[in-house]
Amino acid sequence: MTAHALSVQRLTARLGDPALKRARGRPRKTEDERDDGNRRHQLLTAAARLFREKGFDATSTRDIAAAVGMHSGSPFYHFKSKDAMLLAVMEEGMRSAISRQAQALQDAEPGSIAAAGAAPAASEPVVQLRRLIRAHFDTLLGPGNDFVPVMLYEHRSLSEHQRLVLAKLQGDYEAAWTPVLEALHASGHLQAPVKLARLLILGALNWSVQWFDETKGASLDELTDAAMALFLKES
Amino acid sequence: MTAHALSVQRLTARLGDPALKRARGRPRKTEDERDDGNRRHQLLTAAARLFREKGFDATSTRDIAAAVGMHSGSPFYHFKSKDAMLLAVMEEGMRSAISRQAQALQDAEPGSIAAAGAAPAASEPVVQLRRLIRAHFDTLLGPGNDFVPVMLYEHRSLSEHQRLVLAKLQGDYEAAWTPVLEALHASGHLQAPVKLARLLILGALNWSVQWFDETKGASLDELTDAAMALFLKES
DNA sequence: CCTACCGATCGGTAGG
DNA sequence: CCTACCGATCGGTAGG
Repeated sequence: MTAHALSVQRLTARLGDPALKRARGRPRKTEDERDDGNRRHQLLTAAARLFREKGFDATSTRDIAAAVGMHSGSPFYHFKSKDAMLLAVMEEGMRSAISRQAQALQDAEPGSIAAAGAAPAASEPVVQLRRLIRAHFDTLLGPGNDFVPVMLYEHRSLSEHQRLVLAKLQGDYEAAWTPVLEALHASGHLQAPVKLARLLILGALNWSVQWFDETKGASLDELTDAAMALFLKES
Repeated sequence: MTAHALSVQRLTARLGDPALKRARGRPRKTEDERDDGNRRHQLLTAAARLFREKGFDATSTRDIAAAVGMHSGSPFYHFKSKDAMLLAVMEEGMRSAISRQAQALQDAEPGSIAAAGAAPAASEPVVQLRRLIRAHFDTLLGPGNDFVPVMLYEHRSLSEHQRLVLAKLQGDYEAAWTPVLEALHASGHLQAPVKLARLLILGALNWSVQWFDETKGASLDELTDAAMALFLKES
């Protein structure tokens, strides 16, 4: 079953389905199938999914190659080593996480609600925390978002040097939480020491990767509500 | 360096240090070195440490054998397979976690503090939660407690059948939290829905395995205080 | 619990 | 990006 599916997939990827080709009459190289950067990115996407599902060590480079219709040696045309693929997956994950986070905080900035006079000024950090949490859940649990979970759970497989590369990105990501948590601590919404609170909160969110099932149970909005209710005091 | 250290260790484990033997005049087989159950348990302890440090897939059965001074095939005299070792590590971890948890809750039960009239009756679940959290940190972060962290982070390497075996133990462990959280929810100390609160709280604690460093930073008591302050409302 | 060994798999490479 | 291949390592076993 697997062997047959793979060979069909491989042939399709290499030659294209002849019937479809003739029907559409498209030349072989104009589609993004043959685009170099695109093939590389297909490898990364497949690697992220497999690393997440089976773990880095349990995933062979042959698995990854087969998932995109390549032969066993071909991934090494795009990546120097298996380690380099892992690092690339994690870097892409962190870049998208940071981007999503910045977008979420930017949307929260305009003080239109406060200007309407409905809520106290101190509530703005509350809104910001909600956006941070919601964006984090999106990054971890959103459809096809395998990159950051790989980073969280395959950290051990990195070399010392690779860890340093990622440390800066992780530092940037976590730095965004600190001023929000400090404001909430000052206003009494948050009681625990800010540094430990950040570690515990991120842990609570990160662990959701282990138990969240999109098909049943809570939505990401419900998760966000629960986290806010759990972490924040009322005044 | 490793090769030399290993060969010395192996010889010592197999024959005993001759000088020491003569000095103490003890016969070779009376010490627990030759006890069958003890050798098995030494393997388990070494496996737990290595699985935690390097991961299950990255640890070879040869690594484990060498760590206790055995040769490559010998672990299979004690365990049917590498998988069986992993399951045994996890089962031992869960048994000790459940035992420590029960002890902690038992110590909290006598109502002597409430009987002294100093605190409201509703505070007893607060004490129980503190004991649950503190016991959990002990289980995860206490010296030599590698068994449960392995369970948390190598769950993926288990077969379906092995997961079922562990599911009962995990269920027992988590069940102890529910009545405590329900009482806290009823008294207003906990705002989030109990089921999600339990998942988020356990996640926050479990994640500490990733960042806690016993040599620097907070103590387990400080961690417990921070968690209590983070999760609980004041009334 | 050791000795000696096997089949399978893996990351990676040369050469095209 | 494929073909053909290599050295290394691994889990596990037979036979003592």
